[in-house]
Amino acid sequence: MIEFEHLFQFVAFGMYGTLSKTAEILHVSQPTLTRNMKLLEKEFGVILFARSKNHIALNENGLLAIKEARKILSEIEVMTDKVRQLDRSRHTLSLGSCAPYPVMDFVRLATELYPSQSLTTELRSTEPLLQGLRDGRYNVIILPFKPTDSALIALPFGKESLYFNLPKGHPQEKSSSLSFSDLDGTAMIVYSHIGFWKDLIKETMPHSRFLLQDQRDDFFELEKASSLPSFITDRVLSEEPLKNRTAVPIVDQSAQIEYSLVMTKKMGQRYPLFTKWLKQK
Amino acid sequence: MIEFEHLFQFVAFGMYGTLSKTAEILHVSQPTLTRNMKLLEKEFGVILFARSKNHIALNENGLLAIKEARKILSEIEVMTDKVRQLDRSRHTLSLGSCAPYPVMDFVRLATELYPSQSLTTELRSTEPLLQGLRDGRYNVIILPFKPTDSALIALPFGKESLYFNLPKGHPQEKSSSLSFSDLDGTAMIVYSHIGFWKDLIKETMPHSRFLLQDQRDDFFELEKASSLPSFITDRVLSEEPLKNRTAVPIVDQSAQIEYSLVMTKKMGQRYPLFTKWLKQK
DNA sequence: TCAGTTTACGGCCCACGTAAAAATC
DNA sequence: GATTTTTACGTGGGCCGTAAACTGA
Repeated sequence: MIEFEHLFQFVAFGMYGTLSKTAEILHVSQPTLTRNMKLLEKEFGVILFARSKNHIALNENGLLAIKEARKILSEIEVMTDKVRQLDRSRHTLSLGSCAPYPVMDFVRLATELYPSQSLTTELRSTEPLLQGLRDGRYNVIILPFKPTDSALIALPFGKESLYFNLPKGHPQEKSSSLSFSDLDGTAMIVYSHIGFWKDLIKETMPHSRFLLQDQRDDFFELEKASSLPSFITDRVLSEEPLKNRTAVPIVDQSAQIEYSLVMTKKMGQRYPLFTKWLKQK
Repeated sequence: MIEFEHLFQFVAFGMYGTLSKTAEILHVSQPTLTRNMKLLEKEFGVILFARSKNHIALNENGLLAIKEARKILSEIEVMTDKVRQLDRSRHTLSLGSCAPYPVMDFVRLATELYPSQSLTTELRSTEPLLQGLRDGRYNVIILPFKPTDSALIALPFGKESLYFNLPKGHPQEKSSSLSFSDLDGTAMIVYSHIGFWKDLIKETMPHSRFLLQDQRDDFFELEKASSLPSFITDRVLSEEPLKNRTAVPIVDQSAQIEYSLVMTKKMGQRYPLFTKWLKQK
């Protein structure tokens, strides 16, 4: 029976041309290679080399064999990669979320319920999330609404409400509440990585310009220095104090988000604890 | 590095379901399989089995791995087959001939000049011979004429002349020579495996019916018993005496054959001794 | 109790490396 | 003499099988 080791050494010989060079590079002794190449010939049942007393080279058979052996070796690579990748995916819980705060909740929950699983998370808008759930890219997604598709499992996953975050001296600073339309048309500063919120405000405030800031720290600097209004949510407010700004709630219904943890029924079976835990709560 | 042996045992386990059954069939001990399957998991870097204390089965990874392993094993089969086939072709001299007698000459010559080569011979008519020479099916062919294609090497390879072989009491028995036309229209008995001769007589004696006989012995019996004329050539006449018949030479030019040994220039290089030997003769 | 898997252990084989020979440049 | 392949040979690791423990049906 053919030994992969021998095939590997054979292919290496094909690259380096002499047994001694090959032996050196593979960290085995020369005689070992001599022996193994002879064994390989036995395994093939065919002479693969043209030998003279102190020279050895591939013959016609050897040339074909080495071409084929290369194929086999690369296919073995492919095989192991596939299996390893499957294994990884089996141990990885892949979350797609529409917003950053539910991700944190989910991470906390998942590490508690499935501590042996790895976790990957991505922030996407709702369309690619649903698509990704269907094609297996995500095991679980978090949406800012309850999907109607009855083939999916949807569990309530917390609420979040949007506020205007107004700088000192802003005309509406003292308002107890505002509507999107009240500030529609005003330029605002916005942190980029807020998931579906960006889609929401673009839709509800079509006349405003949004100055997007990619870098988290830069955004906070800007928020401190600028006199432009920004956004904030109750989730943020509950965790850290406001710096030099006033948060005014937005009354519109669309600013009151109820998140859903969504997965396929198949995933519901694979990860039953989510359903169990979220229902008893 | 993955061991071919382990893959093989793994696939076998996939067929037989239990390690003990597999061990029995592969003629190794159970513990050996336990060990080797664990080694295989190490080689993959992935758990392939779902184990309980006295039961073992493939897990999801294992199912994929076994599918892929099967592929690899069959590709190794393909690889070795290819190489072996190439090797065989390298040691085989394949002759296509238009007639049986030159084959004997060629066999004598080839075994003398290239004693280590295997030899395969086929009898075909000229068209498939030329086609087969081009596509590599034959290394060498023998034609009843000298081909015009200058890309081919053609060497004189002996002569053979056709005779009528007339039964006792046949009207033309005493003729010193005849032409095809003299007997055209007569029914004749013909041995099937005479290569291009069959084409020749059908063409030159379009009005005759030829009773073909497949079996060599049956043909000779028939020739002895029948009163129908048959054919014979000088090559046969020189080797064995006539039985109860008279051979009358056919004067037509087309009955005087000069054979050519034909090969491509490439084959001329691979088998230089044919050219050398036939030219010096 | 039986069938199956795993662990423990001892012996043997063989595959490796060292050393040296042979050959070619 | 330098380089390369091959042969010879002794040794150690590892691989196998036997025996036994463990488990669940």
